[in-house]
Amino acid sequence: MLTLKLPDGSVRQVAEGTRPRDVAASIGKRLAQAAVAAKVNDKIVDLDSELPAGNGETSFQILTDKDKEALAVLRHSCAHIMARAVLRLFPGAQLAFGPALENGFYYDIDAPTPIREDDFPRIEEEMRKIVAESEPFERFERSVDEARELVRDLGQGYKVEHIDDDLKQYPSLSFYRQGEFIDLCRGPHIPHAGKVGAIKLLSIAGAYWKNDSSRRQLQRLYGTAFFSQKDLDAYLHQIEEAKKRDHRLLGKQLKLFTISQAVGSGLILWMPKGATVRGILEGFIKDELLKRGYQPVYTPHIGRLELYRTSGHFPYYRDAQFPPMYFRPAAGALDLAQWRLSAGHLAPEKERALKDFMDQAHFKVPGYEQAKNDEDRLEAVHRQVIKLLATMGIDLPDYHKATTAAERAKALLGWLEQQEGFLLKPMNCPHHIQIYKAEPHSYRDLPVRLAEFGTVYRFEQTGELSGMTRVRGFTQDDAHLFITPEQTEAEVGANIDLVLFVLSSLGLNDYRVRVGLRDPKSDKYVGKPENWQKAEQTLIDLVKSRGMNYSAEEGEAAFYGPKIDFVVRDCIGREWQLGTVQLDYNLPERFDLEYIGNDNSAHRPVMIHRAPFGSMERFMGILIEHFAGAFPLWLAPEQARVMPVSERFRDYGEKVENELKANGFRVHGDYRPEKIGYKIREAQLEKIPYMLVVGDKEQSAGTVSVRDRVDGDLGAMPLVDLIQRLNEEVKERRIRQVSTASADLTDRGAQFGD
RNA sequence: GCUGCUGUAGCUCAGCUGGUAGAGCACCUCAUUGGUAAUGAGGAGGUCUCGGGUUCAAGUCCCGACAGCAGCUCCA
Repeated sequence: MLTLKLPDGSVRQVAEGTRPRDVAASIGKRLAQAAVAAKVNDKIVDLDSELPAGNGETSFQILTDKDKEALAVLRHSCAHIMARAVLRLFPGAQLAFGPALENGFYYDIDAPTPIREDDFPRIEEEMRKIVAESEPFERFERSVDEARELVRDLGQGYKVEHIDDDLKQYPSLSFYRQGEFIDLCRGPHIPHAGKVGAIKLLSIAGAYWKNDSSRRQLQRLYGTAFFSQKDLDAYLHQIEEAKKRDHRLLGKQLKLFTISQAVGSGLILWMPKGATVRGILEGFIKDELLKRGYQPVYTPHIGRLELYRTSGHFPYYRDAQFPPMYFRPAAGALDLAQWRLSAGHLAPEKERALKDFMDQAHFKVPGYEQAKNDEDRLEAVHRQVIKLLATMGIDLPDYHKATTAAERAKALLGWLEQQEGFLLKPMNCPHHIQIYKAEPHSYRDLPVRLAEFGTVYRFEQTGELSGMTRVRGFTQDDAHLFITPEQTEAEVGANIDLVLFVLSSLGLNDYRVRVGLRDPKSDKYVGKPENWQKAEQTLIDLVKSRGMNYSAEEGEAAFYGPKIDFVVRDCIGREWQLGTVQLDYNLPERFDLEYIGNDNSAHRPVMIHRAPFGSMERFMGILIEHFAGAFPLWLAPEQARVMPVSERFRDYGEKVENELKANGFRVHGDYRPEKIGYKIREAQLEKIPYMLVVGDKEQSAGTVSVRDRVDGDLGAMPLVDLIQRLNEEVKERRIRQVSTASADLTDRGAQFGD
């Protein structure tokens, strides 16, 4: 016998091997009808699965359409239904993975003729037919060999590959059959297709097989499903509402920022209103930093290449940077050729691009076309560079003395490395490090905390650019801390607290904390494993000791050290890293940083990189969506607008305006010959916190009629009262309105995978 | 970078199966001097993203570039 503990606390005895379906039936007919799946010891299972033998109590719950977990099961089943429909309409389509998402599902499909959005209506129609037939989902199991044979017979090559790659070690694999459709799948599933109330295909996009960009790209069909049409409609409505908060839309409407193609993609132009908000945010954090022992610094936007070779950024992130600036054209050409060709895997189109470039630069390379491989091509380039240098009166004796291709390359690259060249800075740290190095340090000086709003440039891939959240030029509220190893815990802790303070000051409470750890299987990380071990443990201990919810994620560390990231979602559910605190044992090593300890000998400091906002651009983008453009009073670019009911009261209006300005508020007057309703409508749409209506009554009483953006007409009050009210609201940085709903189409938190 | 979709006035969009462009809002002018989300009338504004091609004729069809959007990959 098995003892089941039900959600209401009651206990029930059933025989081993009983199915949840039977338990539901024994509880009540309506429950049995409503049942979608069951949760047994916190594991979600099919209604038809046999309850496991167990000692002690087994927690047991029937899931119905009221439960969120049941919706995930439904959506996973819908992924199957969609695949089945696609197979009917696109015979020969190959299936990859089809999980449920937080708000829907997808299936990765490789169809012989590509699926287009125009096909959605007939796919949906086919899905509705399948739903109407209400066929059951039936589970069965096979050994690995039988399973491989089965998926091969089904013509599903990706599934064969998946079994061979990842599933071989399991004793048996499960399948689900629904009518003619059979799919390798872990489950669980809804009992039959009739449970589906509403489905909708949403979009189609490319996705790589096993998330590997070197592998085949498949088509990912996104959809969503609900138990009822009403829920689907509500969800679609919510998406529409969320999209109205998009910072790209509001940024344009409220004249906060713009992007001009004349300047370039991914380069933000802050318009006066956006710049005002940014300036206030910068002032806010500057004050906070001074309180916390930071020292301001300023550093240039470019630095010598050598600096970034030393830091490792130039070689490591080569293809994500704006091209280096060399004084000698030959150096630029050699550099480009070297980089492209020595990467070793030059795709034909990239090689063509390289050739085009050299052609445009009138950089003809004899022998290049005839060369058989990259080494020969590189050598041909080197020969040409030597000739070019000779014409400029530059001679490289080492090159001519060299007897092998490798020696010649070395001589030339040696020359290249000596060439004066500059890089738009992709990071502020090397500059701050030079400030640290400008004077000797005693352990008594540490921590040294150098802060700068440092603008950096990174050449992000075109497909990544997005409004203010992913850009090619951005300003970090950056600082670098140089500390003794013993200070690590205290300083990282203080920075976590600073980030938390900043986020809470803005009412940004909907974030998650990610502790980025190295991926032990990867070789991209530098530094000693024992340093990593220690650093990772320190970070985890710190977030734990603060009782923060966090997820430790392997492979999310920076190449030089582990980090803590604060991640928020935008209005369509995409995640963005804002604040970050990163530990670094690498750069102090590379730049040979020192401090003198109390033993009078030199020691290596540890560095902390941190940016509570992340970047001003991304933070602003997220903030626009967070407030739906309605900034709280302390941040609002225009805090109040004076509007006389007619031109006759312009003088009094100006008096009010000037009085408020004298008290430090950002105020404008709307003295156009428009009706008051029109002025209010406009100010309301511009999300101005306070509208100050003045007319005859106000003028004679020395008051203003206050209309609040949130609460509407507050009636008349003396000007001094208004000033006091505004002062308080600003001083407390009061937040009265935020928007949190996000329409999430993209969550990666798959709960069930095939 | 990859896959797909999109690109018409400052903004939001219309423009049927090819026959040299249209609306609303915004803007400008004039009248109106008003009481809490749109006063009325008039006017100006476009190399239909750019470059090729097909055609007697291209905003419309084809090819390419660029840019934007969604997703994937990347993200110091």
